[in-house]
Amino acid sequence: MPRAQREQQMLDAAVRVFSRSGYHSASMDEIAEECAVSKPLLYLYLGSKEALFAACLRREADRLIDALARAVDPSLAPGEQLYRGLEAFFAFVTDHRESWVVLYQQAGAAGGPVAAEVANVRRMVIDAVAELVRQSGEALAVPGEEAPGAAFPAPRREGGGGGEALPIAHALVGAADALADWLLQSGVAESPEGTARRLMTLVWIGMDRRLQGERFAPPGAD
Amino acid sequence: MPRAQREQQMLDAAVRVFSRSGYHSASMDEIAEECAVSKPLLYLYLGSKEALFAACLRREADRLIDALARAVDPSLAPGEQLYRGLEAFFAFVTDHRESWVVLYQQAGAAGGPVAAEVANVRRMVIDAVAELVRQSGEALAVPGEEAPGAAFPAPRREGGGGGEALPIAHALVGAADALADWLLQSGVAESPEGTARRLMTLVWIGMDRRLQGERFAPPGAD
Amino acid sequence: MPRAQREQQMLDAAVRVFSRSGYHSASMDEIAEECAVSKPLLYLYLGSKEALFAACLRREADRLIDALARAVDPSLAPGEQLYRGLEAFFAFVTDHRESWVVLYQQAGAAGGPVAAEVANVRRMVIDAVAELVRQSGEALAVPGEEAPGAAFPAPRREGGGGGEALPIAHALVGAADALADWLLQSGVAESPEGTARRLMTLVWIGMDRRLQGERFAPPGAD
Amino acid sequence: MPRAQREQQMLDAAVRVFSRSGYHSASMDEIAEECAVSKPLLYLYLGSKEALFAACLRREADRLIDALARAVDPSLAPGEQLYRGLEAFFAFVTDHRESWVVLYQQAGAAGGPVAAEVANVRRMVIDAVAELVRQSGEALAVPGEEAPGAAFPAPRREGGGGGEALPIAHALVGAADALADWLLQSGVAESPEGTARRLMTLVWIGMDRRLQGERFAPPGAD
DNA sequence: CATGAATGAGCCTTCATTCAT
DNA sequence: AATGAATGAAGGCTCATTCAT
Repeated sequence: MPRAQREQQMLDAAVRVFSRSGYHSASMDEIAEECAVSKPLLYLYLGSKEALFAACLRREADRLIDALARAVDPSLAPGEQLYRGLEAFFAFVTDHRESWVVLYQQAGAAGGPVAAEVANVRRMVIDAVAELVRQSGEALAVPGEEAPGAAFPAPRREGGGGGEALPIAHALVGAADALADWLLQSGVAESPEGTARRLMTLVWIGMDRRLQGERFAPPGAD
Repeated sequence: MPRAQREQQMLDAAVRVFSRSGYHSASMDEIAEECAVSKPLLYLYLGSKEALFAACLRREADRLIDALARAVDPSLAPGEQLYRGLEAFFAFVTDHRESWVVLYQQAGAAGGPVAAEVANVRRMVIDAVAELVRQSGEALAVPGEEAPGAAFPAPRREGGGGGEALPIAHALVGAADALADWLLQSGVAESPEGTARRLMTLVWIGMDRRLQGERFAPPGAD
Repeated sequence: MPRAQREQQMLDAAVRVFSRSGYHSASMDEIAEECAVSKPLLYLYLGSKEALFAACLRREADRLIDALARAVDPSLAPGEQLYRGLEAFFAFVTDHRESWVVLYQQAGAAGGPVAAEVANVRRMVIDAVAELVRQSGEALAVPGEEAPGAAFPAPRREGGGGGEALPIAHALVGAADALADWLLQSGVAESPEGTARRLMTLVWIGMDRRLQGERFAPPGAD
Repeated sequence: MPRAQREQQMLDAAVRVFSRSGYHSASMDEIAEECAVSKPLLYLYLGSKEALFAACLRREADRLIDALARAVDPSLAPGEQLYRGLEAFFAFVTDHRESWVVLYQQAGAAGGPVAAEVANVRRMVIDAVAELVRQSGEALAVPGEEAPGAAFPAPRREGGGGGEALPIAHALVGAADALADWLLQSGVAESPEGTARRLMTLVWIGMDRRLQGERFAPPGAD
């Protein structure tokens, strides 16, 4: 069997085992047995347990990013891009439960460099979402109420402050993650479109109105 | 030294070590050394590594729940309760980084029963939030537009469906978690009130308008 | 059993096994079994296979150096010091075969730092011998024939050249090593005094005459 | 490429790797890569790691013995034969560092049969030297002082005793080995002739005078 | 002739855990 | 109450070695 194909099988088995047992509890013996291959071959091809895990994460992250990229047409309005992205995300999570478990729950368990790489992927997604949020701000803004450009100013990463789009993106992605968990763990069989629309309804309208100047004011601050 | 006090010291040390090294990488030797106690005593008082970790999680979860309970006055309006709860949550995360890291990032690393317990705590919080969301629905609802009671119907856990309040609660809690991570890891020094207001602005208005019948509609579904 | 005593037992067993099987072929299981102790204790006390081997080498080297130091009275004439040293050396080799095998045959098998340390011990011995050789030169020299001080000039390590005493010391120590091997492997039961006298007869007289100006001249150079 | 040539290339590569990494640390992968050949071919031609090492040792030992044999003219006087042999030896060591390292330093690391073979080669050299020493005894002996034939009686191997020539040969060879190491490791750039003369001066005169009846007598034995 | 693919076996190391005092 | 001493069990990793082509 050619090497490339074997490697894919190994990654398949590893994702399965890692998602089932967790990174630390999974043993290389277990993974080797899962893909019906001897341990030395596993090491020859993938290098080490950490490298194997990293390879899994990279492949699954690429798949997720691919799915998102295929779903999001940059020529669409920002709001629709967000919606399509969420839809693709919930579909991915539903169709690749194991990938998602590995990416989301086990990624933090690995040591330094690997965790950093996963964090990096997440940051890229969040930055992309933040950019959409910023553009949405311009699109939604009603001239005269607030200056469009200043609606959700572009994040200024290094400055520490970072505009309003970035925390919104974090919140949006976090909410999506939580809904994904909810979908998977509560056995609710909701369509990806339904969940995406649900989340968009919650935040999109809020963003819209917020641009009109509405704010939540705690009663005490009245 | 009385046993109760010793146990607290052990838990303190364990939380420190678990949050620093992660559940699996932390060794009982490390923890015993951190609290300047011999390993047999650690085992005598806490039973096992898993039990020790469970005890840590329980104590920190109790602290968090306490903080939330103290902040939320049930006699207030649901919206304000949500706001106060978020404020208390962000304050807790800021003031007890280590507790939060253990509760949020390391909890998933532990095996079965412990993870189940953490999931249970999280579900309790989410249920409470869901109840507030449901009450908010009643409060916000404008008679005549939609039947108040049906706005965010109470979750019917066992039934699998669960109403609309539950996913909203999941999203809200997930968003709060993500913002907490953002606060801690990006070094942004935002006040708990600020972050709480930010999040409330995003979802509260959305909830309000949604009750008026507004929905997000993807352009293609026009 | 107190730790110090156990450690000595472990070193005893390790020296036995290392001398029997060689550094690489010896397994930690074998050593643990030899001293009737579990492997974790071996690691707890000695750290690693390499560290264990290093500890063996250090202890045996110290013993050898002690034996030499006890035998050599610095107030004696250089020639007698050499003789006493050789005598003590051959006695040590005969009485501690295993120590000698580990020090002489296996020391080169270990990796970098350990081998360097052994080489260092050997260099110290050789330097001491070289100093005796140099002093012997002064003692043996007959005034008028050659300038005493120049007989075997002190080694000038850094200079690269290094005088004549240093190579003589190397040759002497190498000859002693080879005779030690001969004693041990050929089963000859010669007394340490006999072997020492044998070697002294060979080189001492040669050194003496050489100081008188005699040289070996290859016939062709006539 | 004909098999014989390939085998030589393999041995070249193996000697290089063995001298660089040591017998145990060297891996067959490393050697296969060094001679740009696949591992199965290595095994097909040389059999096993141990056999490969043995083949290396045999070839390098043959080269050394060849060099010695070419240098030593049996028709010369024994003393000159010794001198020429030493000269050839130091030249060989200087010109074939890797061969020497493998023969001298790594040979002891290999297990049973291989080590025995190396010991055998060494014994042959020592026996030849012993024979020269014995003949030298006859040549040097001054009739009337000691019976020539008894000066350094021929070794009687099986008897265990072995005469006086044998230990002298061991000492001489050991001294030569040590000087070789000294040359290689201290970076002294001495000519092979110089080192050979140095060693001959040390022992030849000693042997001469010893035959006259001189002995080293420890002062205490007076 | 030559090799990519594959493995059985074993070693070093560590960790949670427990006696005996 | 508290601990120094000790271990069973298991995991990551590597190596010499061999088919099937």
